[in-house]
Order: sequence, then C-alpha cells, then structure tokens
Amino acid sequence: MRCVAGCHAIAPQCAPTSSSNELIQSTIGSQKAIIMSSIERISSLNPRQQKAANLGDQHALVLAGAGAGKTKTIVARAAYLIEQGVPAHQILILTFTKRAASEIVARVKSQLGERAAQLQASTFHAWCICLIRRAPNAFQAKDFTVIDRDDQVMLFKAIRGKSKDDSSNLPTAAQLCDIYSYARNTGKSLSQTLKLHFPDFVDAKDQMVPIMKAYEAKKQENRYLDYDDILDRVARVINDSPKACEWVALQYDHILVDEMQDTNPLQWSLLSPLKEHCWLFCVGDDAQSIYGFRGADFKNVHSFQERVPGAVVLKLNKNYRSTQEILDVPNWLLANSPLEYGKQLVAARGSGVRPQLHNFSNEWDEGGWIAKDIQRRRSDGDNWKDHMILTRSSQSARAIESCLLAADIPYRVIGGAKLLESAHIRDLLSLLRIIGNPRDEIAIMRYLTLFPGVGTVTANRAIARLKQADTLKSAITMLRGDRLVPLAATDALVKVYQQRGNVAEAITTAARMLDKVLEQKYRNQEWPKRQSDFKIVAKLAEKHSSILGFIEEYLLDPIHISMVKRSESDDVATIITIHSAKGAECKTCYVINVSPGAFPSNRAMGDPEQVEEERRVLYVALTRAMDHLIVTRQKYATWALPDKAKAEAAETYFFNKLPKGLFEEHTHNQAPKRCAKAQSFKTRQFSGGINFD
DNA sequence: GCCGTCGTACTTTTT
DNA sequence: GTACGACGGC
Repeated sequence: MRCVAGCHAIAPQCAPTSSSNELIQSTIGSQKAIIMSSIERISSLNPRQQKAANLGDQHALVLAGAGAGKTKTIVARAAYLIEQGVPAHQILILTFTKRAASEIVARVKSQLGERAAQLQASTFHAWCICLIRRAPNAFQAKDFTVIDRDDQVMLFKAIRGKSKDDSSNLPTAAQLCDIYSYARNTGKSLSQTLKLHFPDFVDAKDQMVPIMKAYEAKKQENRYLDYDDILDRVARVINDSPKACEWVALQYDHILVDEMQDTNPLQWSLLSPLKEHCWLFCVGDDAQSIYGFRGADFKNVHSFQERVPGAVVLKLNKNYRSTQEILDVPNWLLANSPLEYGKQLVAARGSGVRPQLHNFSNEWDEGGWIAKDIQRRRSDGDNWKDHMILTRSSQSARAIESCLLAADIPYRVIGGAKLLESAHIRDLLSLLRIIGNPRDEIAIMRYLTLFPGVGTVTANRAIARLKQADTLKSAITMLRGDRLVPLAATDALVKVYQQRGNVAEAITTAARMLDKVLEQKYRNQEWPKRQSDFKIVAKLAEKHSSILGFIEEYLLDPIHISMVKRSESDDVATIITIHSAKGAECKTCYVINVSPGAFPSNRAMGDPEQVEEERRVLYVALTRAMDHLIVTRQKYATWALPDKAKAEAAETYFFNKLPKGLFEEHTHNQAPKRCAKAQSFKTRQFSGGINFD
C-alpha cells in the first residue's frame, strides 16, 4: 500500500464534500432528496452497468445516453473498488458541480457506511485548490486570493479604461475576460482564438495584447488567482515536473470522471499526466455536451482510445428515467440535427403519458398557468418537490419566480443569483479580503469607496500609499496619518483585524462597523433584507479559521440565495437553469420558453456549432422528466428583435417541423388569472409574433 | 478637481 | 437589480 505525506490529513477546507453548517446542509440534503428519489427505485445494476462497475485495473470510458445510469455506474464503481480493498482516500471522483460530487459520495456512503468515510469527490477546481493548499510553494501560489469573474472584469475594466482609444472596436472588459479565458481553457493562441471564436475582434488583437499582459501583471502584483489559474498552476507543475506529478499521482489509485464530454483541454491536461500512474474511469455522453462556451472539447470523449492507449469503451443504451413518450421528443430533436449523434433512447420503463406543449402569449401567462398546474398536481397527491422548472437563462427565471411566489408555492432557485455575488455581501467581504490579503486592490477600492467623500481618485491614491507598506498594520497607521480616508474606514479595519482568527466573529464585527455606510447606500433597496443576509454569511463562516479559505470555498461552491431562505422546508419546487440541471431528474418537468429566438438562442444564430450546442441544451432539458414532460412557449418571445433577427429566429426554430402526435398541444390566449405580484410589473406592448402553425 | 445622484440601458450558460 | 454616463454641487 502506498503512503504519501498529506494523504491522511485532509484540512477542513480541503474536504470537498463537507458542508460548513447545518443550515446549508439541510438545503443540500433536500436537493439530494429530489435527485435521488427515483434512483432508489431501481437499485440493481443491469449487466452492462455491472460490467463497467466491476472492471479490473484498466482505463475505461463509459458512454451513456441520458438517464442510462451514469451516476449510478460511478457510484457502483467506487463502491466496487472499495469492496475490492482500495482505500477510499485513494479514489478521486471529479465532477462538474459540487452538487453532483456530494450526491455521489452520499450514495456510496449509504451503501458502504464507514468504509467510504474518506471518499473524496470534488470539482476540478476544488480539487486543484486542495492540492495548492497542501503544497503552496510547489505551485507558486502562497497567500493568494481567489477572484471570481466579476473581479476579473473589474481588473480588465480598470486596465482597459486607460488604453481607451475610440477609433477601433476594442472588446468590452467582459468580452476581454471571455476571450482570455477561452484561450487558456483551450490552449489556443490569442490569434487562433480570435479567428475561430471571436472573428469580430481579429483586428483588435494588437491592442488586446498589452491589456492582457497588464492583467497578468496585476494578478501577480495583487496575488490573485482567477478560476483558470487554479487549474493552470496545477496543470503546469504536474506536466513539467515528473516529481510533482508523482507526488500527486501517488495519492490516488483510481480517478473517476463524471461528465467527460464537458471537460476542456485545460482539464484534460490535468488528467493526461496522471494516466501513467492511476486508472481513469470516465463517463460521458456527447449529446449532452453543453459547455462549448467554456472550451469543452468532446475529442476528450471521441478520441479517448487514442489518447489513452489500452482503454476499453463501454456503452450504456437503455434509459431508466423516462417513459418512451417523453424520450420520443429528444430522439426526434437529435434526429433532426445535421450532426450524426446516432442516439435513440429506449425506455426501459415502457409507455406512459404523452408530453404536453402549451402556447402562451407571454411569460406572465406562462408562469401563471404553470403555478396553477403545479397546485393542481399537488392537490392530486404530488409533493411540491415533484416539480422542476427548467430555464435557459437565470434571467428568465424571474417571471416564473414571482408567479410561484404569488401562488404561495414554496420553491428554490438553482443557478441564479449567488449569495456571495450580491452587491452588499461583496461590500462586506471587501473589508475581510483586505485583512486576508492587504495587496488586494479590488477589495481596497470597493471598501474605501463605500465611505462618503471617497471616490475612485482618492481610493487610488490610498492604494498607491498602501503598496509602500510592508504589513497591514503599518499600512493602516499610514492611512490614519494621511487623513485621506475617514477614520471610520481605518477603525473598522483595525477592529476586524483583531478578530481575524475567528472568521464568523470578524464578519459580525465587520457588519456592525459598516452598518451606517451600508444602510445609507442601500436605503432604497431593501436594506433590512440585505442586513439579515449578513447573519447568514457569518453563520456560513462558523467553521472556518481562514478568511481567504472561507471566501474561496464559497466562490467555488456558491450558495444560492433561495437555498438559504428555504432551508426550513424540504418539500419545495425547483427552478433551475438547464446547465445546472445536468444529471438531475424530476417526476414532472416544465421546460419553459421553448420559443423561436430562444431555442436556438438568437445569440447563437449564424454559428452552426453554437446552434448545435443549443440543440443539446434543449436535449438535456427534455431528458430530465421521469413521468410528465410539459413544454411551454411564448408567441411573442421575439417581439423586441429587429425584423431580420425575427425572421431568422422563425426559420431556425427547433420545433418548426414538429410532427403531429409527439405532443398534446394546448393554446392559451388569456391568462387564467394574473397573479397579484405579476400585475405589479410593467405591462409590455407586443407587436408582431410568430405563427406557431 | 472630485464626488454623489439621478436617469437609462442591458441581462446566456459556470467554475 | 445593477452599471454606467451626465450633470450639478462642494
């Protein structure tokens, strides 16, 4: 047996499946309950799943259609390995979301109990952070702050602003961020990235290079790691240094990868060097590849055997989730693609209820009807949690949310606003971040400009001064002497600094010290509600001893606002973005706004690759339903588009040549009854729509 | 010269 | 519900 330094001692922030408090634990528990409810129904493996789970020591790729039991096979594989004597901590499970990770671990533990206690499952990012935390010097990432996309955009904005030259079409800060990230995730050069994926900006390349270089310099200077750095640091080191690679590889015998079709070249570069030392067991479905925008490369699936010599490929075809009537819809969708997916899902469960297609005028009618339908199904004996509403964007979840709210239906939203991303929490955390990393310019800027009399100019001066200081203490003394910023600003820094060993206390103190300025800032924006969020953040931080560790955990595993609010009740309906819903399933699924201009999204039109990805997004949505699939769409969804886009939307619409009989179709011209909340939103003027016939 | 406020426009998908 | 630009006040 192998014994490696570090493998036995997993620091709290490194245990990817441990949740940091009961409040949140109960919400995550309820999520699992939904996802797991049906799986327990079929507990035994079919022969193919069994064969996959019980493979000996070899590399394997399991290709499985939607609902064919991918998760179940991974769970069974992990359980089998542990039963064969592989120590649980020598198995690494990599998934795409934290939810998938905790679900898999929970299921293995429920099968094996104590023997699986050390089993680890995490996202690629959480895993890399864990490695970096264990050997910060090896990865050249000591005392860093993890920054999210908003912070990245802030940095790009600050740099771009200086080099503004109105003569050319320089990408916006957010676009620069996307281009930079795409290039890193795919390993492509900037020129190649622009040519292939951002052709509008090919000419701006020479202007972009210095901006991106300045961005990298800023990251270095402020000790920031962005999301891509987290993977990149580890990938570089294990590819360049055989010794480091061995150190990592020795910790694991088997690596199990979920959703392989969504891995990108950067992620592959993490797995590739390890395949010499560990056995890879990867599971995927090319028809469900929906992360192309992040550089996902399904060559990782298609060329698996070339990349991993000696690997065996197994296929799982039978669908155990849905009835055949439901599967006929996604089957038809893929059959209409110019690409050959070669997928025909066959329902092991046989025949059931025909899916429904409902036409509405607008999103309020759509949402109002869905609320009524859920209430009807509940009074017929279903639970709230038997209902899942799938949306393309988190934006479109808002109308449906207000309809459920008005109808008194308990719900939670997954994939929308995240707690740590809301403005008032970022304000609060900016203070904590300065304590954790005194060079954190973004945090200093955000923090200082909270105070009356301090704007960007003054804040920048203060930052320049602070950079000269060696320690936070001397920096604060310097700030006080300068009188650049109000005393309240430095007082809060001092007070919170004294509490830095106890993150929850520090947050409570910070909230108290900033109460005045924040109340002023948010006086017209639901301040009491925002204020109560601070208590939640303090509670989340209870088990953390490091400020940066705390921030990092919740950036990589975000808590959604509605999860916190709804924690007291497990029986809730779910509103979820399709991207977040991969792997999930539910008895009754509403796939909303499957309208022209939305599927494919008008932003994807013109690019065949993106249109196909949109098709797969819809495919994922349609394959979540177990018993009832209800698709809704809006007649006037494209009302705001220019005529040309409107025509294009009508032409490329996925449901154009829908065969009769696939759906039971209903058209609603009037809202059944507008909900009170919905009425309070401004009514829209509609002009021109698409004829669905 | 710098800051605060008010009005307007925009809002894919995730780690 | 947030971000940016324009403008007026200090």
